[in-house]
Amino acid sequence: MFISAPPICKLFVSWKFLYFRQIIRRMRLTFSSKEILMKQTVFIKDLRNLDQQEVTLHGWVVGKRSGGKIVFLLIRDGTGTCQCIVEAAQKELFDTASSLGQESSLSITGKIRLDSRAPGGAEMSVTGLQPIQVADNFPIARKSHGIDFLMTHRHLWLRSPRQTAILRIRHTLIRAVRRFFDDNGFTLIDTPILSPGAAEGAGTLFPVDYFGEEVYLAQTGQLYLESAAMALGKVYCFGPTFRAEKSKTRRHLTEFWMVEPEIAFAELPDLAEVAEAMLCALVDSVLKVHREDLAFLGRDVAALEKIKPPFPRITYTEAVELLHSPDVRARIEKELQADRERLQQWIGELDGAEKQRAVAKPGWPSDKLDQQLQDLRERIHELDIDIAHRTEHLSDAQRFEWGNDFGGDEETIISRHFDRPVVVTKYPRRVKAFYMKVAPDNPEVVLNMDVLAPEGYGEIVGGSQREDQLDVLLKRMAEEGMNTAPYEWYLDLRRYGSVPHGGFGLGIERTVSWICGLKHIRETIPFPRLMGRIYP
RNA sequence: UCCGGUGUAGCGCAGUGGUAGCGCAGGUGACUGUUAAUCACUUGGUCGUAGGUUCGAAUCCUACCACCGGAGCCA
Repeated sequence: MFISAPPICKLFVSWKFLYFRQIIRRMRLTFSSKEILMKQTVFIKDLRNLDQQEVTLHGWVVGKRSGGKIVFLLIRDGTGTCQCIVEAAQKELFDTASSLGQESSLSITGKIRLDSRAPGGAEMSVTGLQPIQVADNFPIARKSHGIDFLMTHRHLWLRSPRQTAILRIRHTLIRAVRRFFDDNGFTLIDTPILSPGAAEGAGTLFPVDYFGEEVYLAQTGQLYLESAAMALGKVYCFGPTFRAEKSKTRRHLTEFWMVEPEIAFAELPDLAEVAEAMLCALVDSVLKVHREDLAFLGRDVAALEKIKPPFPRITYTEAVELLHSPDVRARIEKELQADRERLQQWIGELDGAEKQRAVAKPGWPSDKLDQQLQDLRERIHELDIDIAHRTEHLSDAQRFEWGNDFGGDEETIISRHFDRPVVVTKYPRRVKAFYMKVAPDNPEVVLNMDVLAPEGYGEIVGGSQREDQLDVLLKRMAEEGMNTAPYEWYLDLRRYGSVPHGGFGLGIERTVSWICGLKHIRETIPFPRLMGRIYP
């Protein structure tokens, strides 16, 4: 038929074909092709629009409740959860449904019905059930677990609603980071992960055998980025970073992700401005999409809504004065006093609850009491330790001497003084890296900045204007006792068209931790790498 | 590396020198609307390991191991 068709028709067909192909291509390019590659067509997140329709879901069993002649299966598919109902009248279905353990995988078919009694508002009356794999004794129950157990079962722990909420927020945050730089004229530069030895602070790097030579996993892309900035003006890199420090704290990972912009013709105030705009954009984009997830995590959203420019900017010297100030001391002592009273009150409550428990009969009321007791004990223990730490921190802060670097305690005290991130600039030269530009008006300090997140989350951004004068840079390297030979390429940047420039690094996981309001950084990355933990 | 804490059933925890306990999970049964369902019954333990003190140790002492939190360092 095509062969016999008139030429004009052939032309039309091929034109149409080309047009269609173009649409498909465009869809792929913009990622707007919704789930185009999957067999699955119906997702739980869309069920509210499918009232009275028969659909098939593919997913996993979250939980099961039975009520005599009725079974409720709670199913999740990665987009949400749906309650599915099987009644005893359908004997075979009923028996199959009753036999499914937590996290069994299945395809399930039924009619969707909007119902206020169902979690999520829509439920399914099951007409067909195809188990894919029946799971038994899933290790993670829908009750409390200790952190060691959860960490060894991280691959399964990821399925819990709390973890998926965090991972979704992490995803949005990373997208927002890329979008911010892409939309502001930055070019993405991928810097190497294997780097030659003799870098600064070599003790903190992971050694790797490179054909018999010892090289290291990168702890920053910065030096390479500087050369790219001389080529493209505004650049950034985004990738994993490795630190072999033996830090066992809630703020440290040995492998984490960092985004680093580097800008030619930029000075310190420009960098602060970029960091400020970036952080606002990040918080904004998370608030836009993840109200529900943040609420689920128990995050105080009001605190995030305060993240608007301008951020306070203080110098290191002013920060030290802040640490010594009687105002700060008074504020912290007041907080401590309030917490001590809270602790006493809780201990009183615990005492009362224990007495109640002693005379309680077995059964439901005493279960509740047990729960309360455990809860109280845990809270008391945590607050007790916290108070002890803060008391120590306070006296340390008061004795802090100009010239030292801030530790976690000092950062906490400074950041708690403000309700939005604070930019601290111009640290003492001798505690900072060789590449930071010495302040023209005071050679004792460098043109660097740290951004401290509020609510005690500490440093999330660290950066500086770089030393762009060859002679000063060489002097600094000599001061640090560095061998210049491995850095000849870096020094070349100061020989051929050197310009003022600078950049900073943003730690993704610390930012996720702050935005989600988490107690520990280990929940911000799918498989955290911590000192002494590499499984799974 | 240093300081502090914890280790009791598959999981979460109580138990301060005198017979090993509670909740959840697992098993059996009851219940037609549950929301971490509920109720009854039930299986399950070399109390981290090794020594010591004692008539007697989960409990006291010593050493070691594992984990957690913090310091230093950093994002």
